[in-house]
Amino acid sequence: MIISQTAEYALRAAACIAVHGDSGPVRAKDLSIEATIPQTYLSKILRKLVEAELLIATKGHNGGFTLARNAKKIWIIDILNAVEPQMTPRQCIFGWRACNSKKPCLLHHRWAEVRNSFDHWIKSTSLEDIKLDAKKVSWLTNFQKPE
Amino acid sequence: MIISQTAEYALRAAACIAVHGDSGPVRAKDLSIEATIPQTYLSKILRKLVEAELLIATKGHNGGFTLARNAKKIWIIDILNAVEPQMTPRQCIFGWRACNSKKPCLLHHRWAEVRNSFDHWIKSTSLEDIKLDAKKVSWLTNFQKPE
DNA sequence: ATCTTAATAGATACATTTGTCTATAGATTT
DNA sequence: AAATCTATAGACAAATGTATCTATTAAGAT
Repeated sequence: MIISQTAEYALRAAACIAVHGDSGPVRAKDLSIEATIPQTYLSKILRKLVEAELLIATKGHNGGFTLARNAKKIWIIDILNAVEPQMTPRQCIFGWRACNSKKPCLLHHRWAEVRNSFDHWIKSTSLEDIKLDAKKVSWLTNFQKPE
Repeated sequence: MIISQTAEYALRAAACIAVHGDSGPVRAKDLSIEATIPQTYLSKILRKLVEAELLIATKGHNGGFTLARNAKKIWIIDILNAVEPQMTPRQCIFGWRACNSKKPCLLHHRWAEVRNSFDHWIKSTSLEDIKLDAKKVSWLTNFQKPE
């Protein structure tokens, strides 16, 4: 619903790295614990984020993952695109590919509002926003308490 | 992404029945063709809609499916709930169950806008809205041309 | 050089979603 | 009553998403 489990993991991992990646690379193992993501599965997701050039991986001692560029320049849509094949928020709620404003489906105009809201959100929300919010609270990411 | 394939099928089927169900029951076979949904799979989805008391099924000659109540009283959320186990639009984009306004995640407030938009949409959009839109256009549902 | 650390890669396994096949039950028409 | 129509039910199959295991590669520390 809305996004896949994998996409959710990717967001959690990216958020963690953004929040405390300034002091050096974050290890997959630590991410796995903090964000409660199965470790080996997480590694695969991180790999995708590296291939999408959102993260940089460094091996060996003191290795781990860091953001590949300024947090301001990494948007939610980048992360979703890296892990979900056909991410671009669905044009048509009925799944009709040819649906557009010229030839709309029966819910096109009504659905457009929600779609645009989501569309704008993933394009305008960055990891920097997450970092800013993290400064406002005493605890950090909270993922370790999934209850 | 956003909704499952099954949910998409359910919406398409329900829309078709709403649009031309006034003149009598709509057969699964016809729905299958018009909405391009695998027939036997569609039957299972329709069964769920019947069990959720959104549709009424009649067997035998001239049988098929009709809306169980006035189209004004069947909302998108009803259809989604019937086919998706945990439908209620995700409170937290990170999937953190304990996330709420008192103890928000790092994206809680930003995500709330989109979530509320979607939430409101599925609760306020009814099959009647689809019927009304259908009257405005010459063609009906268009699902038969999925390209 | 050797050891340790941590990412990478590939094979495999499990779960869920999606889709198919076949037989049965119930209703209408003749 | 028989034939036809259409939904229902359950077993089965395929595809995809999620998760695990193990060996390898690359880098830093000693």
